[in-house]
Amino acid sequence: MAESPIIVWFRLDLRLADHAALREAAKAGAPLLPVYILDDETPGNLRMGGAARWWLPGSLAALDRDLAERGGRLHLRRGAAPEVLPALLDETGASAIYATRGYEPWDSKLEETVVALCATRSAELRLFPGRLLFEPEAIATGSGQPFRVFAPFWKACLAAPTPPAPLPAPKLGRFAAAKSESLESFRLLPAKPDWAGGLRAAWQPGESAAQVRLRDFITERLQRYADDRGNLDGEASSLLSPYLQFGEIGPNQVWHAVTHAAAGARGKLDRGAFSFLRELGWREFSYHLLDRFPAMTHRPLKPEFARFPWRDDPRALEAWQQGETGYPIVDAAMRQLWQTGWMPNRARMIVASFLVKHLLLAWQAGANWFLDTLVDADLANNSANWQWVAGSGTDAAPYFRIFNPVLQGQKFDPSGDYVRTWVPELKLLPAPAIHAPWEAPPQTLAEANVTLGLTYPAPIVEHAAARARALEAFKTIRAG
DNA sequence: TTTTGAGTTGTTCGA
DNA sequence: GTCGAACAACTCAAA
Repeated sequence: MAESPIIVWFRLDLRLADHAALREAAKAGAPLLPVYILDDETPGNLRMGGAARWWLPGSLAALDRDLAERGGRLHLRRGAAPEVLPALLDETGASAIYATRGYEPWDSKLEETVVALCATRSAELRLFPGRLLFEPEAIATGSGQPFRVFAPFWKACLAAPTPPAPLPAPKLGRFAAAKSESLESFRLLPAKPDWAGGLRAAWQPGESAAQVRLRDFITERLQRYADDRGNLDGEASSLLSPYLQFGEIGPNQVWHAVTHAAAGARGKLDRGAFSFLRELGWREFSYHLLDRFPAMTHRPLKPEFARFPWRDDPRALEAWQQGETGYPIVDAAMRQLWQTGWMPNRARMIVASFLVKHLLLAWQAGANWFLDTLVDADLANNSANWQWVAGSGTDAAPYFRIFNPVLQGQKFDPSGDYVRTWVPELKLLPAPAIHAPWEAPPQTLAEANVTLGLTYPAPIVEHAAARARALEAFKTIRAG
């Protein structure tokens, strides 16, 4: 009689190293059955966006290869997890499901359902941490409440027990086998039209690629991170966000690699490492908030924002999405997003501020676009950061902080090369003119083959007027 | 309970 | 050209 296998249910943890569920399953000694379920069907479960659906098959293929090297394979199934998992238990006689805990709003109910379904089959679901440095319930204020302000939250994290040292990939001995669907049958990749060329050129999904990125970042850019991270050329970024989102690298691995590399005298971190870990802290904070306030994905955390007079303007939204606003820095960023599925943090702030404050369009519209177009689309980060920009978060940007897209361009893309890369119709414009072509002398425009309104849009809104309009709008929701 | 200090990332205006 | 103040109070977290 065949021995009961253990199902290792891979979710947003597509790696072998530092994977507590996999390690514990391996330790248990039973044959392992690694499974990934493409779940577009569990009610309330947000469907993965387009760019993430491009990333996913590369990641699954990489995991499958890594398992194959150890004699196993990744089994693929499609459907609602609460239906697929019990079917798998019945099919294979598995005694347990081991998985990494999820933190999206639907996960706790999903996990409870699976626990109950397991119980009726004398099996168990065992959940392990792995996606966060600190479990949401481990960090609380003195009175046991969730933090709503980042600084004290992060202070509490740093005072908490250090995240556990990452575990190497476990030795995997025996595997069980079951039917698997093919990756192609998931139909995740765009076919007609194939818009993913830019993504293919920019990214290589998978655990080993994530490790290469991490090493490269630590040796080349970590030290300068505090000073360079605002630069729009992307040269300062770690580029780890999609790998973190899919769990191809775990935050504990990043934390320990960074602290190890950067520990100076008496273990004090240098500025670069400190400021980078703080960014991981923002990711933690977003999950902390989402765990307590699951409605923040669509509803403002500050209730008065429910009556904010957002405009309804589909054409303006489309201009923003397509990178046709007439503000070069905004358009460059939006086109980079469309082509590569990613943009640097500074660019995200600029375009988000523009959508919310210059166009007065609801942050949810921007958040939805980001979820669909970012390869690193992360529900917690996305919701928290859009609310931060809109001013509807608890610890949000003040309403009068309205980015001037021209000044932001001049400050963070002084050479204009970022704009030239992504808005090629402006590439002949010299640096002083490139962030505000409508102010350039006619001769300069003519020499650069730029005709506003023809080869490149005239600004969709005028900055000073838009700014005044935003301040007025924000006034209406203040104090009653 | 009350008080106190502090809070990611900016811009504009006027001296 | 540079620099400080205004923008607007409010809420959070801890003492």
